[in-house]
Amino acid sequence: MKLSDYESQPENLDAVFAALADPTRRSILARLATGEASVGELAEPFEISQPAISKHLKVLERAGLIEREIDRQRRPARLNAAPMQAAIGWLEEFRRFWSSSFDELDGLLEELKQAEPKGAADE
Amino acid sequence: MKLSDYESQPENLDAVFAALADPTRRSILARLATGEASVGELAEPFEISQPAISKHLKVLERAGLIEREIDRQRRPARLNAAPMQAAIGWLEEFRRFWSSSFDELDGLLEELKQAEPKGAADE
DNA sequence: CAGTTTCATAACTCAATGGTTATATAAATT
DNA sequence: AATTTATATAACCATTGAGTTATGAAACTG
Repeated sequence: MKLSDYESQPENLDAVFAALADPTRRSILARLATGEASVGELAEPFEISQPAISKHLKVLERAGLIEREIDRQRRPARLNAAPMQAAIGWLEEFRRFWSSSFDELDGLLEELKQAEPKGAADE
Repeated sequence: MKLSDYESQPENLDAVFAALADPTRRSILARLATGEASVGELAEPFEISQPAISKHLKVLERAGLIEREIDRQRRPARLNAAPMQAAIGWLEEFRRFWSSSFDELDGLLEELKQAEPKGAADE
């Protein structure tokens, strides 16, 4: 799979990365990784309002990262991994694509900055 | 490293994920993975204006994903992998943390990490 | 039935994004 | 010196994002 192939679902990739770009949402996802939780349970650790949490859940849902259920008057959220796969896939592919300098990154960058003023990395 | 540890640099993680949430910027990064490029070269494949590209580069620079150089009147951009590692780290840690439901994804990642039939990279 | 719990939705504010065009700056070219 | 090239910056516009408070709708409880 090529990098450009991941762009064949750009909207989903956009939505997933955008969803991950917020610390509250990442925290919610981490919480959901331990099991499904109601809106109230998800809101509890934060100081923001319940509607704000509901909005975050909508963002996560639109990205496909969670699914909502109905349990009486509760609307618990459950994690869905599939869309995360797109993000991981893109990043892993990117890393492989740029393999030459990715692994020993820090060391190489230091070398580049000091030993080689003009960035001829791996061409 | 735990998931919560990645939240110790939330701003950077925020900026990196946000930077990756735009297809133009992902495309720019893919282009830069093949080597540094000037603003004009980066703008060429797109139909948007040059200032728009400069703005995207600023976003990428703020996220630490690129560095700018000065070569006469050109300001070529060069990839910087370090912040991307933070994003990969968070996602991989998340995957590990939620390993039980990530089995299918593990398979996909193995695929990705292994065979590369065609040497062709990307746009 | 009346009240409470759980959650969603609406309406609003404020800041940030992503785009534009127009202009400025600095180096290269003629 | 004048012009062209490469890029940045400013000013503006429309849209989105993240938050708020207020209110509504179900479902549960007494």
